[in-house]
Amino acid sequence: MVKITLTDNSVVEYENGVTAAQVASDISEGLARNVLAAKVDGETWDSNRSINRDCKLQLLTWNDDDGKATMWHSSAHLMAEALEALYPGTKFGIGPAIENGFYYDVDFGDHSFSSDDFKKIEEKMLDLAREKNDYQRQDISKKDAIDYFKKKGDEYKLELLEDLEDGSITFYSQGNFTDLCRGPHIPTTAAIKAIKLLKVAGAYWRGDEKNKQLTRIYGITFPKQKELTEYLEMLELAKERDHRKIGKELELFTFSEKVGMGLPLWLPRGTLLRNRLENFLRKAQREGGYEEVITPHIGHKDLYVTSGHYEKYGEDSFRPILTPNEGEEFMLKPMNCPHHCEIYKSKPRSYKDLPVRMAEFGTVYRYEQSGELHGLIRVRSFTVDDAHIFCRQDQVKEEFLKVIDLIAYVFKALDFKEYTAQISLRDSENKEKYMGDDENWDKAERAIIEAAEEKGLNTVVEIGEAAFYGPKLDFMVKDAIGRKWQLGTIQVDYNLPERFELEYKGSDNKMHRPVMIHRAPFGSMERFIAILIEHCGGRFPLWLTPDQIAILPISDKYNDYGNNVLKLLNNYDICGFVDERSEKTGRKIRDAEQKKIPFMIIVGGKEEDKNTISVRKHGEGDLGSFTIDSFVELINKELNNN
RNA sequence: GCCGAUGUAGCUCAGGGGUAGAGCACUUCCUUGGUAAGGAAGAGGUCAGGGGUUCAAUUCCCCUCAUCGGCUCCA
Repeated sequence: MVKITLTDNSVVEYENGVTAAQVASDISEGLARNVLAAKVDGETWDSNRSINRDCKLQLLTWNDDDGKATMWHSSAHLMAEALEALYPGTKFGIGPAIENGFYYDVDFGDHSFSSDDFKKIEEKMLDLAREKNDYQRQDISKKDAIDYFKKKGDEYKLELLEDLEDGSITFYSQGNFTDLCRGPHIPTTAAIKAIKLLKVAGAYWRGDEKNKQLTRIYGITFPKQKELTEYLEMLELAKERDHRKIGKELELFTFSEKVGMGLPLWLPRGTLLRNRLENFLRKAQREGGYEEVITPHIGHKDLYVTSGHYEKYGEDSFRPILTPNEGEEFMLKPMNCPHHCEIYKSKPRSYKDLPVRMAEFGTVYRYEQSGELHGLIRVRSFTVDDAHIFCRQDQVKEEFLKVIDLIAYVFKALDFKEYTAQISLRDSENKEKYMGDDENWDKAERAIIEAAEEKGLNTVVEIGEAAFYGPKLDFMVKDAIGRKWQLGTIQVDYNLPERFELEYKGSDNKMHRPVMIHRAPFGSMERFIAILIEHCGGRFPLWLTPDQIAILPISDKYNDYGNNVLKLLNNYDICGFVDERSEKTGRKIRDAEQKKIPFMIIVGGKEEDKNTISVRKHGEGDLGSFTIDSFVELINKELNNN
């Protein structure tokens, strides 16, 4: 007999060899139908695998992330079966489940594959799914496994087998397809009811550029057609929010082939938005004791040799610029920190001066390969809301607390409600990989963990994810449609102070090395604004919107009055424009609505006579008549809601 | 950089071996209006660039460039 503890902590007894499926059918028929897999003591299992020990059992359905992952993994196998049927001789790499669906890396040999082939494969997959074939697990010896794939001529699977231990190798089969696979899988292909292949891409075997490039086919499946339709609608929604589309529509930024790819040109409205964001942070930083500095866009190559960036990231920087006469080499700056280190060194520092918090909206240039550029998210020139805090080791925690506060403040102001903090520590097994002495690392890591705890952050700790120069804390935000983005970052650095020989005089009258903390709440202005655009779908918070109001005179006769109103509102820092076109009011309203302008102010004879304005709110409609003062009050109320 | 797709008017897109089309935007004129498109006329293109096949290429082929989706990388 085995004792099985269910998720509600009830314990049920079964014969040895019972399966999760049987347990489910004893609970309810409906549950039994929906079980895709099970978790046995935290490990995902096939629902039809025999249980021979006391354990905790969790039944997984489509409502569980692990249930979805299991189905998608099984879907990858189903796709492989379809591919093998349609393109005999296809060789298979790996085919895992991913966050939204699955992919399979395959080698079609000479066949060149494109998305035109999707339909055929989807249909084949549906046919195969309707066969209701079971996924069957089979233990196999390493030798037999090797023989199988030798016979099949699949060198990728053979390579994977090399790393596996005899005795722990399993095959999974469904229909006519057998694959090397750890599992688990859903019980039968019948659960897969809706199938969509999404994209095709090249992917290097084992992610290594030196290896052969395989064809990666992405897809997603659902137990109901309706869910697929909803998913596709969600993708459309995301497309509507694409910052490149909205950036064009709202005239925020543009790119020009002539200027160069990946080099954004900020249009007046985008510049307004960006300046508002920068000024918002400037103000918060001033209050937080930061001092702003400005450094040049190029720096001597030796600066980056000293910092180590040249050696480590030289390939990812633009080539040095030579001066014609002196033959000096300058680099477009890929980082602000070396410049800031030199500012630190510009005068002797005492322990009483620390921390020194040096901020700069510093534009940097990095050589990103052409294929990686993406709107404002991946560019070759971008501005970091950079700051470097030079402090004593005993101040690290305090500074972390302050930076966490600053970042939380920024996120709140921009309506990013959900975020988590990832703490990246070093791998204590491989200490030689890291710069800085043991004691300081321990202190810094403890300081970060404690700071995050004290601030009640929702944290994940990642061992071995620290940079070689220090531990870090990264903030991941969730946007309005559930996508996750890495934004702010705080990083401790023991490397640069050493390389630049930064010092301060301690209370003991001896020289000491400061600790450096890099931090950027936004990361880069470009990337952040892109994410912000997608987060709010172009409907920015009122305080950020380039045009907060559009003044719409009923006819040309009232343009003057409209302009007077604009001037009055400008006095209250309310910005916008007068739509002086000879268009009807309906038209002007429509255009202003489409530009997502928060408030429309309609002025005509009635308003001019009574010295009032008519206000219409974006997305809501007519708010009625206001005096300038009462409208300013309304705006202020809106602003304070944040 | 690599794999795949795409490139036609300022924008969104249709078309197709016989030198190009729509809607919106733009210009001019008419209209002077009250809460999501007033009307008319006009102007706009070396069909991304270069080469090839052809009597003829924007259309077919090759190369280059850019864009999009991925891979890889991310101080």
